[in-house]
Amino acid sequence: MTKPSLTERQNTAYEYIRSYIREHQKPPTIAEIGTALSIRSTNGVHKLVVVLERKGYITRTPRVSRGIALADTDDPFALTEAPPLLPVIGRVRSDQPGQLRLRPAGALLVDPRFLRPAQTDSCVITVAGDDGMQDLGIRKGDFLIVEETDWQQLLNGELSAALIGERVIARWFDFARNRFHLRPSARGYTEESFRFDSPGCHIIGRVLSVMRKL
Amino acid sequence: MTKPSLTERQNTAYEYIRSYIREHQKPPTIAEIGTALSIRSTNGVHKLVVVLERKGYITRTPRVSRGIALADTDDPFALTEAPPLLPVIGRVRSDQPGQLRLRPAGALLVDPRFLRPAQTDSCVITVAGDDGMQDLGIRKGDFLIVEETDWQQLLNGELSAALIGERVIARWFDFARNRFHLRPSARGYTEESFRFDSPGCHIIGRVLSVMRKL
DNA sequence: CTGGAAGGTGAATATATTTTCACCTTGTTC
DNA sequence: GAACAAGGTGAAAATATATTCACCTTCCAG
Repeated sequence: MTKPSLTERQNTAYEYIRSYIREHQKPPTIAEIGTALSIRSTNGVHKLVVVLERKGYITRTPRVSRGIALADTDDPFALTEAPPLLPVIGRVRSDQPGQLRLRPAGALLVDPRFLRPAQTDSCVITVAGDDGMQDLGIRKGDFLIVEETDWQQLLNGELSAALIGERVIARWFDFARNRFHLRPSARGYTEESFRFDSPGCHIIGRVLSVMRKL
Repeated sequence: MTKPSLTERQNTAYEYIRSYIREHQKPPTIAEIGTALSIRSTNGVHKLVVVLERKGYITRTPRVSRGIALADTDDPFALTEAPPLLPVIGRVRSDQPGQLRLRPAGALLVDPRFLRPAQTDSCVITVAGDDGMQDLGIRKGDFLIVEETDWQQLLNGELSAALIGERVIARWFDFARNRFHLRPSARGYTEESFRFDSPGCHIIGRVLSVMRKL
């Protein structure tokens, strides 16, 4: 499964091809690669791409112009689709959950794989409001990628994001006897519970990923 | 702002171009469009695409093969710059730091703000190999966005990513008396130190961000 | 030291691809 | 009916692009 490693030169060519495709929405010609890498003879480039193909980094269609394609099947290379740009939830009160997406504090680009298996449209980003899940590696200020769902669709034991007052917290979710039980993992935090229809608590959804800028 | 409407034939051509790009990751040639629409003369196709360009649905680069691109400016996600796509470092040994970028295990799309203040070109992604920085919220398996730098440019006390053997770890960096001191934050891990030129330890750079798929 | 791999140069050759020219057909408009 | 746009046919011309050949250089392992 692991591909043979590339030489420095081969890697330069490979990265150029990648960036070219991203920028131009189509693969480069042999000559264009040559210009970029200062190779005067198309044959020099030809040899490089032949190796890249043999090593499994690209595929080629014989004799067709711009016949290079990236081999990375699961490359985030969905250039046919716009990359996911998720709204970062701003200040919202738990008794007005409808406001969630209406006043975004911004938006962040996210690799689609951090969303899976959810769909782009159902995801939002929130900011963790406390250290209650510190043991899980989630800290106050972290960005949480959350799949918006009804609380009915959450399974007991899943990691949820909840809006309590004006604060978003990550907690283990448990539902029993008409109440949410939000269980922290860190010492110094205690479990909180709310009636399922309490205006003080709105379950936003399921936490899929965490991102942090240091 | 609204584009002139298309005739039925023009629309067929336009939709074919769109679907071709989606499927092949590159634009079709004139002849390919002709085959798809049962037009025997490339000139017939040529006239269609000229009109599509004049009406603003596509753009073309004269005389270049597959020189058609979709004009889609009304894409709400249109980005002026291609978003950073960073290589994920694969298995590399610390005594061969030159191999770092040569065997990418893949690539991830990252919001440019998670890179700042570094430049895209100087950043790579590594996978944390242990829990030695658990207290900082970094756990084994986390993706670390690392600005590649010489160890000379790291300040004492900065968070660094180091390649020890074949494992990448995050540690507080300290340099004193010709040795790196790599200080963990978690109980159960001990400080390690290496001579600055030890083949057993290569400093990759400065950790800027952390991402985790749960 | 020798042979092979990686990477090149330059030039020739073979296709692929776009562009252009002359002319045709069908429907619409005035 | 004349004038015109949209859409075609076929062939030729002009480029763009990929492939191949002969030969060169550097580096490295046996």
